[in-house]
Amino acid sequence: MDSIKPEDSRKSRETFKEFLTQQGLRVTNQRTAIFDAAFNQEEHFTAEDLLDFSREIDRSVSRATVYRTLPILTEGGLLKEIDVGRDYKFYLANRGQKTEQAQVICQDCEKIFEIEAPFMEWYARSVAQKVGLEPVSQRLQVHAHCIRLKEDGICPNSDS
Amino acid sequence: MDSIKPEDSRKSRETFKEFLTQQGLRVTNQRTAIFDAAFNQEEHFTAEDLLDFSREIDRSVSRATVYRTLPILTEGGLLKEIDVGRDYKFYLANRGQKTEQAQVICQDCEKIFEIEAPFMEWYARSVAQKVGLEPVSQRLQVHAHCIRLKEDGICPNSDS
DNA sequence: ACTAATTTGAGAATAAATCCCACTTTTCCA
DNA sequence: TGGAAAAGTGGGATTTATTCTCAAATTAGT
Repeated sequence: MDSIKPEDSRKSRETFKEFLTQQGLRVTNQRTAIFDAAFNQEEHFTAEDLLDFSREIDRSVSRATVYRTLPILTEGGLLKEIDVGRDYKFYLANRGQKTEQAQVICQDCEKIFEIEAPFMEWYARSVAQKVGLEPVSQRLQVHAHCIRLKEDGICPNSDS
Repeated sequence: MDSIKPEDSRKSRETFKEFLTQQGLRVTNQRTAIFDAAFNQEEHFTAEDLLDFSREIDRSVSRATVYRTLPILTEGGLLKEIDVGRDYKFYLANRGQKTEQAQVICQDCEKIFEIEAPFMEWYARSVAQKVGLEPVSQRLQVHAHCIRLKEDGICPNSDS
């Protein structure tokens, strides 16, 4: 439903170009295509997904470049990297949400929800302080079952 | 310092054998060696570590069997599996601690601390309920820096 | 002990991610 | 603007943790 409006995507593409030059990196067609592809997605995606999406924009994008660009984007805070313990990672466009978000993973439909988790930073700090450490980042993952699945035999989150 | 006492290890080995038969699995030398090796460790270890430790007990243990036994142990709740986003997993003998523990990972010395995290289950539930999900398990990871490193240039956790 | 079913070891296979290197593109300043 | 130096790229080989395969060995119940 909430598709990204052209103005928005144009603006964020500018932000990306500024970001690259600021980092002393060059603006290339491939990097722009990868960035655009990533920010076209509303949901989580894998590196392989991103390769496909990027190629729809620029046929020449290679797997190597996707894997080279991903750490640039995640370390720059433009993309969120999510590891739910599978043998590949998920990524999500960071559209400036709060940093205090937890991942709730539905074990019935495999969907990942990004849910606000108030005071998570404060809570993580209180835990880390017990061993004299200063948090840099924290992540809370909740593996869960759908309540309605038990009752109705249907997971309302799964692809209907 | 706190080495495991013979009585303890004997008792837990019995528990393990009961566990296996209860699951309809056979008690083999290899599985026993792997179990003992795991419960000799006070700290986190990798699958490869466990292969080495197991071979010190029973030379014949193979990598395949270690990898086959690990899911039996983790799914049975005897071992805790920890994924801190590297390309291999860590494991830890579950000696019946509280389930409410967070992993605090020191980014200076790479050490992983298992720290009590009160009310984590309650907190995870409150987050999951926002999307109508019922938590099965939750994990909180805090990536952190050592406070004393900044001040003294020394990470007191690192191998001195 | 005997037999059927389970388990094992060794090495091949898998798959995500990384590396290599000749070739292309970008940048920038003369 | 042009042209060289630096940075970036594609494609395929490589790496590495983990999984698979299958013949041989071991276990558990008779």
